[in-house]
Amino acid sequence: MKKVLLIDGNNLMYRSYFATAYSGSIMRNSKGQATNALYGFVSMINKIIEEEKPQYMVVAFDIGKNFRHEKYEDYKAGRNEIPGDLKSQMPVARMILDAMGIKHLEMEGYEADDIIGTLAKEADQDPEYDGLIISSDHDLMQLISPVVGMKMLRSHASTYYTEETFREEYGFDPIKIIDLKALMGDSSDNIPGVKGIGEKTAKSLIQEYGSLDGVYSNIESIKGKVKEKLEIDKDNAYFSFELATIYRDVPLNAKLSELTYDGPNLPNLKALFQELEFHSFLKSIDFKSVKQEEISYKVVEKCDEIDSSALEFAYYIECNKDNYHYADILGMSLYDGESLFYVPPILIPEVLEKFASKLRYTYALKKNIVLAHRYGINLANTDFDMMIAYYLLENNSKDDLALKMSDDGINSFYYEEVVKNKVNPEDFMRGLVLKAKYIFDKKDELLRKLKDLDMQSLFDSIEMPMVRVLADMEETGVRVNPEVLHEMQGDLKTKIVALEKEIHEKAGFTFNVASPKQLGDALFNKLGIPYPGKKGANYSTDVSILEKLVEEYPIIKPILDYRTFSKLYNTYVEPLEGFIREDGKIHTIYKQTLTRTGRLSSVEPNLQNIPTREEEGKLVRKAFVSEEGATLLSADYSQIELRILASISGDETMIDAFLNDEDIHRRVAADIHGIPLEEVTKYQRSTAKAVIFGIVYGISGFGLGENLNISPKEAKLFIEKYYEMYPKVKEYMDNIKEQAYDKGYVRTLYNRIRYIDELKSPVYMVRTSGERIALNTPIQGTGADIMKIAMVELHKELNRRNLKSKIILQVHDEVILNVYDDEFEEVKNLVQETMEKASDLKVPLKVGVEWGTNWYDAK
DNA sequence: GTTTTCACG
DNA sequence: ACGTACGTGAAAACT
Repeated sequence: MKKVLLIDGNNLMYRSYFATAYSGSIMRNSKGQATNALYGFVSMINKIIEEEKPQYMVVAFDIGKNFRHEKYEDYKAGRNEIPGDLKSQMPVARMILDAMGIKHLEMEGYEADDIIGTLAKEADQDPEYDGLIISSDHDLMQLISPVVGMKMLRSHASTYYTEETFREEYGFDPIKIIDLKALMGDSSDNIPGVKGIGEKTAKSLIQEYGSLDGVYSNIESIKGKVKEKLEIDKDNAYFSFELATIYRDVPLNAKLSELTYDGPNLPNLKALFQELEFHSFLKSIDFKSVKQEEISYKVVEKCDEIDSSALEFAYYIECNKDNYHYADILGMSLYDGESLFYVPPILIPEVLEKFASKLRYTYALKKNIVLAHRYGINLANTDFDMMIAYYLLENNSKDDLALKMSDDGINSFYYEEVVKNKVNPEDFMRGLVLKAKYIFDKKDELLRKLKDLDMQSLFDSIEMPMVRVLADMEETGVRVNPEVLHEMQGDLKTKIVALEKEIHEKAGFTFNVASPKQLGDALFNKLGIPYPGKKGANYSTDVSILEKLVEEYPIIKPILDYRTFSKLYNTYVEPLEGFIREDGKIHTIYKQTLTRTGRLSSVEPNLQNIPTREEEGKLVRKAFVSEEGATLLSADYSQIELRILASISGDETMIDAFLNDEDIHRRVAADIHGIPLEEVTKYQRSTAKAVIFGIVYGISGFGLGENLNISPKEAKLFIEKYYEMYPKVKEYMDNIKEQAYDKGYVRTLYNRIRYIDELKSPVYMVRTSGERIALNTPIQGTGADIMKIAMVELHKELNRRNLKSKIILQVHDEVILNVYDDEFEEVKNLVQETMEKASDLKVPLKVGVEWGTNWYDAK
């Protein structure tokens, strides 16, 4: 088989140009040459080569005008001019192809389609060829034959068509695409077709009558409007047929057999990429030009082939889904510092069992723990998770191991490639053993770095133990009563439908209320409501805008309600049910290496944003229930971030307030207004609360004003007053910013580091954002540290005392446990005590506990 | 794939 | 003169 790729060059360039062009400013190199289309073009070509591994390939381009269509003035007139920024990239595309060793063809007077058609015809005559056309143009499907297939580019995944799969989908032969286009037309190619006949009608006509001629010779048996339309536009149809027909006899000066793909000229390609400033491509060239290291490994067939005298192993386990609770294991690799082993899935349980005590180093331990538990195996001796180590060292990068390896010039495979089936078995095994080897070889360096940066204890005593706590929580899961959700579903649906009707009636016309664009148009154009915000490119329709109108315009209230209810329905009530597994429980995944501050995040589903602020939403929490004979116990830190701020700033006034267990919001209100505590009004207290929030986030007068709906000037006065009353807080703010600029990073109380590159930006806005990050991260991050310390200790103690009760949820400053009745008092006290003792700040930590048989009642 | 909106701490 | 609060995840619309 001789694999031939026939690529529609114009199509690829257009696609990649428009994929990024409407984002405003397009990508350029420092000389101002537009490069956006080229960047996409090169990535697509690279990807195609990697996937298809062709022996022959050619990229066809349009050039000049088209002889065949010249007589039709309309045809030319309707064609849009190529944007200048795209035009300037076309010649460079050809230069890149030359450097990549890829042939390209263009012929004065013919389109790329015609060139591809001519080459496809040549391929058809030799069954040894295996042709593949690559484009997103449906027209080219007419070239599909027993020898030539097509890869139809789509925005997400592309589709492959063979002659057979085409027939299955369309119900006629590929060549009849011409007849189809003759009827339905194609606006992008300026083919008129028959007016009023769309894809559906055209398809069924061709399916029934076989061809355009077939349709017209049976015109009498067609009824009604369709017949009329066909008769009116008969000339247009036959004219369109001609336009849609690809010319397949272009006098090319090259034969298919000459269009071999022999690989790139690296120096030339490098020079081009340097000029274009395609740094990521340059990097991948560098790796390719380094000869791939020969690596030998053993594919294990029997368990005893692995050296049992080895003392310790690095291991890596790959599975086929992000969500390891549902995934299948694809393979495992082992490295003991001497020999590399690939373990196929069938042998994994046995190998895990036999070597569990020696498996010390890995990547993504939590995933591995959950997978190994399927076979009842504990990975109790793994004390190094490279994913965690990297998270602490460079928490500004993604957590794919292959990405880390590529920084060291080692090519493995990306997880995404495995999921999308882009890795062949040999590459998979090779990549997998490389990963185990990398973990083993790199661990000492990472441990040393952690130590040098004073994060050894954070790693060993907080994050690594936390991996096991989280694994246990995820596996335990939360019981959910689907009845509660069902009931809400019916209720909400009725309300939503009624509200939608009401909105349409009040507007006097119908539109999609869920569409911000249509809603903005309806309110501020069609209904003429004056827009209360300052308008940018389009109208915002978020709550803060709508709330400003709700008094004056009766249509607003139902819109706000519609929003609330459909949000509830679409995000919680409906989807949550789908996450309940056979055991009647939901098992989320906590991401431990994602946030920049050290907090966790929760996915599939996110259990950290279940409604609580509004009563309607809070009802969802009734669906989260305790086990039989148990109660849900919720324990949350009271104002932990403020206490941290008081402690690390050392502000005596604030510290005093907490030592006296005062209502801090009331206290701040009294202080900034200079009045006694008893005289603080509700409004003053809530204002103070907003000020405090703002301080923690690094607010501006404007931001606070916006939030409180007061003038920025007034807001600024509040902030100044606050700083006056709490001078050490102000001092802390200034110091931490200075430190951040100086070192390029900030730290939490437990030494977690966050690098803040924003501070190096020349853009004012980015830099000030960096300053706010510098202010907030030590506070938010220390809160996260303390919660982790508490959870690790609590988990340890629950186990030590052989208690059945378990931690099941964490929501940043709150943990929820399922507590069995006979353990209730003990666990309640343990939780509260453990959390309050987790850190020794200059102020006490205060924990509130509440309980009930469901999450709603436990709050 | 990106943007808008909104749920949580 | 600039633009405007920290950290998340998910759904639907838009392009």
